[in-house]
Amino acid sequence: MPDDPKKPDERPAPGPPTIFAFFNEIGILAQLSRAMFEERLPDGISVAHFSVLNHLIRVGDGPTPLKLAQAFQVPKTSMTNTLAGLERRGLIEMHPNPRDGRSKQVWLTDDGRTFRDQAQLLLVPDIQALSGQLDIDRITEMLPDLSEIRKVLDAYRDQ
Amino acid sequence: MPDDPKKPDERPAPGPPTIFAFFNEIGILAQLSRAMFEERLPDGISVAHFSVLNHLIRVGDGPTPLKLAQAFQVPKTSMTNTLAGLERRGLIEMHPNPRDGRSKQVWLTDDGRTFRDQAQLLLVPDIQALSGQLDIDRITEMLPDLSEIRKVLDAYRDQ
DNA sequence: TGCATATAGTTCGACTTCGCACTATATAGT
DNA sequence: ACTATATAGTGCGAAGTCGAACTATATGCA
Repeated sequence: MPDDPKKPDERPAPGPPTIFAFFNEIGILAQLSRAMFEERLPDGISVAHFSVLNHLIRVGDGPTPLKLAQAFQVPKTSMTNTLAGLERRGLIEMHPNPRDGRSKQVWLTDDGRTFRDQAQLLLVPDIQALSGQLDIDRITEMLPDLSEIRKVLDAYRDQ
Repeated sequence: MPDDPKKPDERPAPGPPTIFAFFNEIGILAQLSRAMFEERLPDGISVAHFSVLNHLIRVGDGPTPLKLAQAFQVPKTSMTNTLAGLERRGLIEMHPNPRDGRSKQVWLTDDGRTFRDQAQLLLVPDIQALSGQLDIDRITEMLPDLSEIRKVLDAYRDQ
């Protein structure tokens, strides 16, 4: 608890209010970015859907639903719902896991691959427009800090 | 919606991917912090509810629902719903705006004030635990940048 | 082996979010 | 004043979120 060597004029209780303010800002940013992306994505495709498709391409096919839930830090029931939507649209397939009768494995379909590629194109204009207005260097700097905070929060919760 | 950002340095990939990664991290953080807070808040009180109570105390009573919706960057129908919940619990009151027959004004009740104070106490242990693990200085540094990004996003959308 | 316990996934239900369409009121242009 | 348009708020409905309880399978331990 080091004293702030700055202006002694006001004592805004450095810690807690800052943390509140921080998470408040985070919440609003998540809100705005989600709305922006979903406005561009095809009807009925949420950021959750799109993110899972991306993850499957980046990280590779075949994870279990639980693995996905952990990767995205959402409850497994939420992931069940997201995957059901993707499967209903034929963008993924789920097969029983040959190594564990309790679990399944998630695979992209060919439709899923092409769908994801096309969806990503729809986001390019927004991303480019934003690139011009945002300080990319600053964002690059913040990224490790943010993921550090994420890890702290993740470790902090019980389940 | 993130992938593990892995090791510190690994071909940072310039503009767009950074922006994607940034919003991914933001999304997860919002997710985790919301879950953490709502676990502690009294039953049936969401972060949205709590935030509105806080806002009314910080900024002062009497804003219109639309002002609140803009302050939190949510659609006005969402704010209608949040306010309805608070009013149902007797934590706020809504009166017609004498200056504009179309709108209303939102006021905290005494119950709302004491409720908010007590709810805040429930969060103190979490906040304190986090204070010990987070780099408050870093967070303080990031805050202005985050709100800058928020403004860019806000200006970017049409409506 | 047999049984207690843990784990993967789903179903169900309560709740939230938010776009669309609607009503009521205000304001601007003529 | 009159009409067109803009604005504040709400009702409704589709979709998403997620905790609790459930089923099916796996694993640890005696």
